[in-house]
Amino acid sequence: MITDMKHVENTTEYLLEHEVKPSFQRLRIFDYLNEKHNHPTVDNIYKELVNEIPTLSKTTVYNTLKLFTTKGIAQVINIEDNETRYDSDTSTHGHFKCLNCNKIYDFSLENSHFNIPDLDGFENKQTHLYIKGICPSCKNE
Amino acid sequence: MITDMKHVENTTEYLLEHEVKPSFQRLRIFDYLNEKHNHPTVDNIYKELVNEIPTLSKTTVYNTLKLFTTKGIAQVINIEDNETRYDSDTSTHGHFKCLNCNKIYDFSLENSHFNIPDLDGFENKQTHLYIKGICPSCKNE
DNA sequence: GTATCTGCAAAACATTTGCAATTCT
DNA sequence: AGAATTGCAAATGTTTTGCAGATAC
Repeated sequence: MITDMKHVENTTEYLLEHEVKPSFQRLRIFDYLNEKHNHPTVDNIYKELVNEIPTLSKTTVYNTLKLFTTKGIAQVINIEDNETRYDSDTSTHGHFKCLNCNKIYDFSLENSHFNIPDLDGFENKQTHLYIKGICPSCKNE
Repeated sequence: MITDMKHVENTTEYLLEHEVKPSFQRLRIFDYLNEKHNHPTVDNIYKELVNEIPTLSKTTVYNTLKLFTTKGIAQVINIEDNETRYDSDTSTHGHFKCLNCNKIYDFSLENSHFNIPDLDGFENKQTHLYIKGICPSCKNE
């Protein structure tokens, strides 16, 4: 991984702080994002969690992720057009997708000189930087 | 508009140079992208062009855009997760979407200090920068 | 007991696929 | 005629919606 993850320690408190009632399903979905930070799709989350929550429905996963993004504790990643992915790290950071192994890496934007040119009068509320290419592991094969 | 568009003058020649046989439908679809450069969805293109080409099908629009992206004369814009948009300007440039009026603006990345940090060993093949916020027109209302 | 949350089933969209008809040379 | 292109209809996949039952306070 290129950069350190923001990691939430107490999920229940964190949800409450962001006006999200910590139901069992919501806690497990947030924990999944927070612990694996693997940028999963709805289907990834559902398939993994249905093992431990057999009654789970995809509708709940959709509802929960929409709630999380609305409350600002998750962000959408649109690095590929046929799959919506999610990230519980809501800080501004970049995503690198390897075109060979499809793995998604995070990287910090803090140390980069990231100046938006000629944006006078444009108010920047969200920055999404996606880079695609070949990762070091795949390069060395 | 924040930056100047790349504008193709002779569409037929341009398609031939990129190994795309210039059928009537392909010419009209490319011209639409090139003249309006309004980052349309498949549905936008279809609804507009079906007026002048009554037999046009969405399948053809899909086929054509896939061909264009494969041949490198159009690029996909994933600034929003529920809609795939297209741009005939394949140069690396940023996109700004106004959260109020939904208009998408282009901006140049050439004058910015755009240094990807800690990307040693990562080979950058495509850069996509999306910024969302409020545009000047909407701010002044 | 009332609000909220969950999850099923159906609906709504977006995109892809198979194939037959059309067009171009 | 032969090859490529187009377009219809059906299939697939993803996300949303309506509503009824379950859960929480």
